[in-house]
Amino acid sequence: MTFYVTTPIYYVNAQPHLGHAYTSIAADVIARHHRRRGEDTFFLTGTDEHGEPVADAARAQGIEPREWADINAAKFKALLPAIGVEPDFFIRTTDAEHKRRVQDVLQRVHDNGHVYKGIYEGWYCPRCADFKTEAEIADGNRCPIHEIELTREREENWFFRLSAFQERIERLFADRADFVRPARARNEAQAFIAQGLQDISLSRGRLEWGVQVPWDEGHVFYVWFDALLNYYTALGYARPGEDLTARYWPAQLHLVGKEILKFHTIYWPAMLWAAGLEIPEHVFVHGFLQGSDGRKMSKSLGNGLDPFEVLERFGVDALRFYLFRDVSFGADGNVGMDSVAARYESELANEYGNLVSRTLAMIARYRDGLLPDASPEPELERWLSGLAGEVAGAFDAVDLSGALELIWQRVRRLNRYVEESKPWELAREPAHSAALETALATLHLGLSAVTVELAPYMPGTCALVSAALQATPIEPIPPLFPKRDR
RNA sequence: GCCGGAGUAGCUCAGUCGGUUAGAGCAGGGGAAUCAUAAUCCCAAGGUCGGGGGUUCGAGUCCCUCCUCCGGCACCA
Repeated sequence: MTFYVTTPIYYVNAQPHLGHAYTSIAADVIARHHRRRGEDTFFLTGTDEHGEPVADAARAQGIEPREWADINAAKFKALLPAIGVEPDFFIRTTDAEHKRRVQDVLQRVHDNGHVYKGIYEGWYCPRCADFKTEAEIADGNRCPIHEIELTREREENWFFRLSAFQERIERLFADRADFVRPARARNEAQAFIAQGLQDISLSRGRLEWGVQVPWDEGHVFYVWFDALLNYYTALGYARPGEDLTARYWPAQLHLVGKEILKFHTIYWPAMLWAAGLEIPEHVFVHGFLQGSDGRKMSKSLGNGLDPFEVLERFGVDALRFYLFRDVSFGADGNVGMDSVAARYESELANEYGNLVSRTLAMIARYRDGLLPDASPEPELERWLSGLAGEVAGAFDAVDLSGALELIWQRVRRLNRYVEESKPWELAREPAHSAALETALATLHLGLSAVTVELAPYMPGTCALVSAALQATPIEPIPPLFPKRDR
């Protein structure tokens, strides 16, 4: 069984920020979970480097676009180890291997008759550097985004016959209810489809920074077509001398933010069909992390959360945990340093960290670090053994927050169990030796079960705990989540 | 402007098909315990479900409307 998961590729003009880290960590958690389930897993991320904004930014710096892309792609790549993200490959759309494969695939789209040359004449917004359809034009012949007056322009373009896929896309959404998740994202896509799909521009005539159109060398492909294809092209050259396409395509899961829903749920399947390729199984649309005031993070509002500050104060595992614990994955949610600190202290230090401490300490103290050969408490054992299956179910629904909640129910239950069984009282009476051993065995089992499921979120911490639980003799370890200044 | 989503306790969130008294966690209040990073556990308290109107025997849930926030509308997660 194979599992192929992707993040969007990040546009190199931006500086890496929390949003990029969020999606990358989510994909990494998912990849680690599936790998642990024994699936043959491939995890792809990378950078999107073509298009006019990159060319413009490079020109402003007085350097070549490629140089500008190199500088910025390196920043995105450098972010990954800092946030514990280990992809199997990092694609750059400026890779020669990618460009060649984009040309191959789109040549097939062309040869299959899904492309035509048209003169595009329409209303053009110089600020968007693009044309507007009739439906998009605001009152007074203005750009709905920039609110400036549009000008009449003509451009010769290659077009993709998206309109021809109207019915097939409608059928896709009807037949596969979970193609796009969560449901509200699917509804949004369907509402867009119902308005009627229009052909879209496939090339740019006046731009050089892109992948050349093989049948018309004066054009480059519109950057989205080049970018989307990364999910497919990467498999062809991620491992030198080996083509992984047959092994991993189609992808099981594309993770995307809600602002690029249309490209992934409508344009992308149509393009793949046009090329005669299979479409991905699922697209999961996550929400946005907002400032602690519930508004979009912005420098001017000063309501942002700096991932590097979280890393510095609380560590990488705390960041990874926090993002899926405090914000329900798939919905928008508010984040802030105060809530990071609160989660860190109450859940990581006090609940999980302390459970580890007290469990290791009691086994060391009452049984000289040797795990008693006793059966765990039966009812609790049954509930604990159900965890793996429940968590797997949540992951199959891409419910990273739900899985974490299932795990946390066990963490809380185990702390409660310590209070109920009172090992320190049992230890005073030799007659209660069997009961003590049952309690210690139950705690060991429970903590092991929880730690295994938690490992995709907090790989470093959980490796330490697993090692401590398997050591002979078992002995206390330093605090995993030491208290910090608030 | 048009399309889509969201608004539930001080905070972060659940809430299935319209059905009994709207549920958790955190913070704040009270108590117990001592294995543990003073970490834990128990109890109580905390609500005009954004505002207004409507449908219904019955609305957090369905409909209308207004307010606020988020995203899209050809390239920032």
